[in-house]
Amino acid sequence: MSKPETSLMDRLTALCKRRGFIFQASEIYGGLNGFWDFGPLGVQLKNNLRDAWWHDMVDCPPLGPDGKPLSIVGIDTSIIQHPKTWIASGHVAGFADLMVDCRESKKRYRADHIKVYTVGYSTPKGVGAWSLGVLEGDDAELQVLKRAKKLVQKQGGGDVRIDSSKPDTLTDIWERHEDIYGPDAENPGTLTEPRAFNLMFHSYSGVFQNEDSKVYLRPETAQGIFLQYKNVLDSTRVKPPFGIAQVGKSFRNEVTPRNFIFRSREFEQMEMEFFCAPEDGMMWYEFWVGERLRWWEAQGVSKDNLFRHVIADADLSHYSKGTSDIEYRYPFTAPGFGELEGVAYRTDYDLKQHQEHSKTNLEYIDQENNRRYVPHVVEPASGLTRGVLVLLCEAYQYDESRASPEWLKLKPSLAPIKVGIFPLMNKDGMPEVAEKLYMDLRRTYTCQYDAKQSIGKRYARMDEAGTPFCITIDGDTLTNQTVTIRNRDTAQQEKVALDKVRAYLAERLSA
RNA sequence: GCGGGUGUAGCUUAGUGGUAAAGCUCCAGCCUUCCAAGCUGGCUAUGAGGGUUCGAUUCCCUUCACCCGCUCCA
Repeated sequence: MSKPETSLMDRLTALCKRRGFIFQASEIYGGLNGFWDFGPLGVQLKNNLRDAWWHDMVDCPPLGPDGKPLSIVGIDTSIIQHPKTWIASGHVAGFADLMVDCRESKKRYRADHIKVYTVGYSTPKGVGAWSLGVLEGDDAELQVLKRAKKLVQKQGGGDVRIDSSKPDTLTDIWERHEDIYGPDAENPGTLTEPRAFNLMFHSYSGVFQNEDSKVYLRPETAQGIFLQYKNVLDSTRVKPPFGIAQVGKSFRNEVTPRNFIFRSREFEQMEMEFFCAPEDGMMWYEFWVGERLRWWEAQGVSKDNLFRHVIADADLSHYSKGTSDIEYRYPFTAPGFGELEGVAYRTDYDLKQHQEHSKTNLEYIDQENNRRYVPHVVEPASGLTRGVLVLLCEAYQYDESRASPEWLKLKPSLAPIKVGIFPLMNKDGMPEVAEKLYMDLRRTYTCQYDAKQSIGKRYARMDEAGTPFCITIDGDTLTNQTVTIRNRDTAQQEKVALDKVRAYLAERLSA
């Protein structure tokens, strides 16, 4: 396997465009940062991955530790929910803060965390005052003096003293920004204007656009599940432990969309919230981490490229008692890993927040044990968009010895096209037989009929699409009723009787 | 958001202050008995906007997108 000059991601991106997996959104207008469209093959692949997840999560969930199937139901909630949802979840408050960037140190600060001290100095060259910005903290004054002394040294020595009895907050005295030193800057005036960095998209519901009608596009699908948890409980006869699963679009105003579809501003999530008794939280957390790792392997992702990243206690969100990221070795993170799915033990934080903000009791009444509690939640939240990227990265093969050096080794059940059907030649009755076979197989499998150009080109096209099997109707079909089935992975061909084709495919294409 | 880089056809590349070139892909037809074969023909490009100029793909400015590093990733 020789390696071409261009990077793997560049080649994969080019293949995705060439074959219709993924296009840049609004390409004819120059593109739009952070948005991508799925083409005909891409949407098939994405739907196949989504359906596999739904099947293994909702229709046929894994067995629990007791050997009995888990109880998980589906839901599909609105992208736009009551604005209070995001106040309760913490998404509004956490991102309302104004931020400033420092052009010199390249650091970003919360504007209200920068305290500005006025420091008078007297040196042989003269007297004056500096406005020194420093991050608020116990030793802020100490830091200010230290930096002032440094500045004085540069001017040949002298005295400094803090003039301000109380420091100003940067946001209050922003008009003086040209004189202000950033916390890590050696020159004044390097801070950018304070800006809000809310990661949520917003819009207005109704014709009047004002603060009262402001709504948000969900930054995660999870909250919709929490909001309907009680309705599901009351209408479905489920009881803890049970799960609610959802697949859908989410939106985040990412600061830096990057790496193809890895970090985009509109993306799709597959999330499941698993509700359980408080004392069982950690057990289910471990259960789901193992289960989800196993699942990704079952989709054809090699074990070596998957990694469980246990979030250190110090880095955990305030509401989480344990979080593990399931990471994948993407070409752009290699030899390191990047997130694919997060499994978080969120405790009862979300339900309690919504209980408080909505003033609705969200307790579960456990009549068997005569107690009531707000369930704890374990959340396996995975990126469907990222999943597609992982499948593509994992499937991409480069082999100079093949007629089509680039090909996709997708798991057959996930491949966008399952079977290519070709008449070897466009005459002698072959197209008629091929079309008949196509009309039969397409009822069961996603098939593509192709009679154009040489047989080699047709195989090559199917290789790039990741189609696992190609069936060719040849001269023998007309005399012996056999077809040639060509295997994508081995490029080997075998003769199969026409009436055995369905059985052949069924055996190899079942999940 | 900061810094650096890159933008010519679907892809890979050429070229020029004066009609934008080629190979592969793709499409049509012919041919063709299994891996991008051959023949003929065809479609398609200077990211966008502005400026300088008689004339800009080329020079200048702005903007957009993509790539790399930083930052961010609740």
